Amino acid sequence: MTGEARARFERIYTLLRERICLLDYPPGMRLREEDLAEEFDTSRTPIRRVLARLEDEGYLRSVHGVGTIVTDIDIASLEQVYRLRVELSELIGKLSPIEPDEDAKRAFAGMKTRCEALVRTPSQRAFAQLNMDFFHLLMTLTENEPLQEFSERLYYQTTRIWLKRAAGEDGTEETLASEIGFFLREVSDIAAAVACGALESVGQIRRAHVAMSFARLKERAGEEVEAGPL
Amino acid sequence: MTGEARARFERIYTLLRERICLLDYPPGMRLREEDLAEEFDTSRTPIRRVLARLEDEGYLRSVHGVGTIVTDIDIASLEQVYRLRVELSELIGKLSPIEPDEDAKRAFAGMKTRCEALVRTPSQRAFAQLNMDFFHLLMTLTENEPLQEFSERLYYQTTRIWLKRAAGEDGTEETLASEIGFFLREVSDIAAAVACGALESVGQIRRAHVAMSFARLKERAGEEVEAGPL
DNA sequence: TGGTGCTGATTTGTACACAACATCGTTGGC
DNA sequence: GCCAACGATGTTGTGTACAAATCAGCACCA
Repeated sequence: MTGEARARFERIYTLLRERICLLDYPPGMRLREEDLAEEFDTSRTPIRRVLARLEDEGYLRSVHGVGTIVTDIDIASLEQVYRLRVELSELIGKLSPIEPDEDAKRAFAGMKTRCEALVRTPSQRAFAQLNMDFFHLLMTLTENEPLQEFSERLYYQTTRIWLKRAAGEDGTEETLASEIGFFLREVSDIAAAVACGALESVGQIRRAHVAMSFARLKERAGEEVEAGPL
Repeated sequence: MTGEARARFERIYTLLRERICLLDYPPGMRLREEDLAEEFDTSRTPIRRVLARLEDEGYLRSVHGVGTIVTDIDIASLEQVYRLRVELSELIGKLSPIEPDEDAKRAFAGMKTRCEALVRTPSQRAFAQLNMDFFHLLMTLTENEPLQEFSERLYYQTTRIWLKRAAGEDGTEETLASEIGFFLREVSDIAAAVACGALESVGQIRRAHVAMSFARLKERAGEEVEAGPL
């Protein structure tokens, strides 16, 4: 696969993955190859190429005669993914870190501004988008491509589940506001570390926040078990 | 994809990946979809599904009108992959380690025996196979699936290149014997650590050996640049 | 002699028809 | 009324023909 075909593949792949992460395609949703083929004005074949990759990476599961379903993750698997993600987070500052230039520093400052605006007018959707943009900005701090790739995998797998439980339909408006507050602190801390070029600190701060984020998620899940109907 | 289709997919995928890692398909080799289809008694379609995954994971590169070529890796990319691999190696003992039972301990002891036999009658092929088996045995020490998956990716990507340069046609018989010697020490050390259930030590020993292995690789590459025809 | 364009062969990428399979409603027997 | 078998419908998996792209060889000309 090369040239134009490759470009189209990447375009569709990135778009579908984003839809999954932002919960436009929530866990359990059924996709139809033919619908996607029509949307992207092609046949099923190239679509199936994309879906195959998304399935290999664990976002989807195709079942013969039924459809391709967006996966959900049980809390046990999520814990495994999170533990690894915590470890990898720290490596941003240790493996081939890129000294941030003025543009990069401005970009982090801009993130903080967006986040402050979000605190004033909370929105689940805007939060999800900001969270994702911030992640991608973080990734520009290392030039270690395998680390980038694996971090992306872990990010997309965990964040969509986290988003669903912490700030989605399951959660209240208070939990959304609370999570945005925590996120503002993370962005502020990291922006400050970037501003003085302390990339190792960036990794450590990120690591701490990812770990805390998961701890809150588990705590909330525990409450549900106690109070919930299930 | 499910049931029988899934099983066939996994079978072909695993086999082809092993061929790539063991250098049956050396870097630069061109594969033909139709040949593979014939070998596995099916059409191009399921084969393409496998090749797509191998391409996504970086082992192959399909070029329209040319063929699918086994990839090579430049020393710079290899360095990035190795750095990450060094970090992940240590995590075996830290993320959901599984306390080895008697069978597991025997398996590690058996590896040591095989390795000692290999010292007496060196063989590039047998070394490659043993190295791979040992890796898979190591992976049984953690139940963290994402860690297993990522470790596998990094292992297969680096080992085939390492094997080619350190013990393949490029290397002399002395380097092969030397590498087998180093490997015996690694296997011995790790088997000892496993025997007393010190999984954290297993990770640290492994980390050290992976790092040293890459250091030797780079040193040898440096010599080539000085002495070689290129 | 060297270079340039063409043509045929080869190989991957795409489209489409059909097979395999799962689901659900219906119908018949009891 | 209930349950089981069956068929209709919808969806993914497979096979195959064809399109698109690359490359090597060769003829042809300056």
